[in-house]
Amino acid sequence: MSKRPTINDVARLSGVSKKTVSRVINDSPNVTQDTRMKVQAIIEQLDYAPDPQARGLAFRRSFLIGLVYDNPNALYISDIQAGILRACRGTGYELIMHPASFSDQRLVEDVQQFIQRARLDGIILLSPISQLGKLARNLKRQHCPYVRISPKKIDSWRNVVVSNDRSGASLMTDYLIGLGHREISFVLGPASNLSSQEKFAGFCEAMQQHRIPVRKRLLVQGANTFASGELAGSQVLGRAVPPTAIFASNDMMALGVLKTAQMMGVDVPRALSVAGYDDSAHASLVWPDLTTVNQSVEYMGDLAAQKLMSQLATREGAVPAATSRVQPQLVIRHSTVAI
Amino acid sequence: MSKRPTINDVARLSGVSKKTVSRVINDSPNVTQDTRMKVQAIIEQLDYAPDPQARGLAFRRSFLIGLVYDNPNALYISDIQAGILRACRGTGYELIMHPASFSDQRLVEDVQQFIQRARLDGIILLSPISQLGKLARNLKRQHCPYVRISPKKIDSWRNVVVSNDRSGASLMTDYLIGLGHREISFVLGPASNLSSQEKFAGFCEAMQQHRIPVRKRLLVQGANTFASGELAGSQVLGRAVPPTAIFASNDMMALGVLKTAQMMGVDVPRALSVAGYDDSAHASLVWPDLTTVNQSVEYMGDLAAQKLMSQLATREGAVPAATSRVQPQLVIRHSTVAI
DNA sequence: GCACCTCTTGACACCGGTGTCACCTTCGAT
DNA sequence: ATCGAAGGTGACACCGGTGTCAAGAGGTGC
Repeated sequence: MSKRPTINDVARLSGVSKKTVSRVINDSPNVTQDTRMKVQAIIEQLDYAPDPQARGLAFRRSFLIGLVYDNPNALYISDIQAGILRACRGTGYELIMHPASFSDQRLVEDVQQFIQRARLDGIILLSPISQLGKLARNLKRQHCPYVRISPKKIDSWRNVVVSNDRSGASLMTDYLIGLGHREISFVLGPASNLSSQEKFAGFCEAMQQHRIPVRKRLLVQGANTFASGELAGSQVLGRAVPPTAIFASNDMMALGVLKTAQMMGVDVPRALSVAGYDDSAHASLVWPDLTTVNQSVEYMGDLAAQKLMSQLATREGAVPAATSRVQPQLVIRHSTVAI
Repeated sequence: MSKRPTINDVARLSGVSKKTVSRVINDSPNVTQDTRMKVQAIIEQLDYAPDPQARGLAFRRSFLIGLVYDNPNALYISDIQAGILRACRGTGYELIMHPASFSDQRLVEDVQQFIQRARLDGIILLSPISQLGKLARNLKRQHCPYVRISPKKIDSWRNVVVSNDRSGASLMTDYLIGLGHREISFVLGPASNLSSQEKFAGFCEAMQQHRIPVRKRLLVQGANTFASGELAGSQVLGRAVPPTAIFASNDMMALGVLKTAQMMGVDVPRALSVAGYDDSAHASLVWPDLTTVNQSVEYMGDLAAQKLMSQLATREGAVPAATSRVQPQLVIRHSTVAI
């Protein structure tokens, strides 16, 4: 690669000191409009861009943010990532990915190392990693700025981006009831998960609002996996009085239910409506395509990155932003019909 | 964050100059075993790690590699990314993602900017971006090291990682023929795509080997999308004599075919076998789950990163490695049966 | 004992930016 | 006319590493 222009080249050509060029680059005040324009002209002419490494070194900032995730679902991560990248565009920040293992004993240490080695300015924690209180406490102690997406508890009401899962589940339940369903089976996600709890709460709220009892025999415990959805399906559909609708707390499980139903010869949606939650890319690739809830994961990533960057900007007297709650939306497809 | 140890701290504590510490860090020769061990002990004790920014600045390298991709399929990208990250672990290299638009007129310029701004050491181009000769030529001209994954043409037979698509398609075709299928419909990918051409070639090879004619009426043009698969399905299944098997050149189209078949009431797999290509995560989430070809995308990412890094290591008299051809494998599930 | 060579080490400049502070203008107030 | 304050600018040190080169230590051949 031919060698790039440096700040010295710009300084020489525009007849000012490199410090003044630096001022122009950083939009510092106290530069004459005249000087500023002259320098900017040279910058454009040379197609000069400051070296992020040198900048980082001098600023004592790296302009790097890390994303720590376990891999429950590639699509989820890829959406989050797309959102973060969108937010980073043009800000000078870059994203560095760090896959980690939720169950690894050395996770805290591992993340610590990651931050130190790469000299990250801040990090974003994705669910389920974001649910580890130990990790969050460690980061706080190190004064490392971080934002959590869908954590387990919203203890501090700060530095957190969540989807309003309660509202989403309630929306879906309302819709199913509106279609005439009364015997609605609900497949729960893992209890350790705030999302799962909230979704269940939303389901119950909507049922109660319509004065429909939430029957224990229609509740099944799942684990947010495809296989657990299959299992849940076979449990519920084997009953003497099967439900007319099954609402699973995520798409993976809904797809598992759908598979079981199809294997058992149950006609979806005519004999059974199936609904999911996430609007993952899978949902529209099956037949019948899945009615689900879209939680605009990409937007959550975007939001998280913005939150983090605004914290980094006001580094010192940093006032962590309040929790952002993203509003989910119903996506109606063909796996649910009126009875 | 409490301030990290610098090379000066290590130097002071171990009673040597920082240059000697630097030698130890970089495994330079000409350091006494004694000194080396003394310094290493201090490094461990302080948990010191050199600042990548400062290192990069002095080395005139950034230890960053870029991944440029368009977004045809989130799962594909996420697998590639996982492979690259795996290869990067422990090497000091970090990955920076750069989503781009294949059809954007300013793509070459955009990538150029990306490289300059981030001072990347090298980049990996993902299909379909890797298929742009213009971009590759530009990079070569700039002497920017790059590796292409699944490019359009393997012109130089260098710096390329591809899957042996011909062999994969041939494997699948053999298998279908072995099940007794003779009327096999093939859904082609976009013709501009080397992969698509190779898959078709593999299909033809296997058919010819078994002396089964490749009939024009059983070939359908697709676009690698779900929708084009649906369309292909309806075209082929509407015929007077429908095929007993449909082999689509990717999973997305196979899923589209599957959907159409199910909507038309065709019993898959009893009345129709459906096969895909990619072994994407979607493939095992539908019922019947898809027989497909696994091309170990993650491994390809790993390989590409290794290729790139070895090029970067021997920066000067760089001998680009020969093309790597990854061998795909048949994944048999329930969407195909013998007749 | 001396010249010569190799191995080990450190002083110093440098990579490409920014922070600090002192200097010089310019301008309004007295 | 004089003074002070504010605005604009540059010299210089510094961020945390590495390259260069020269100096000192230790060994060898004569």
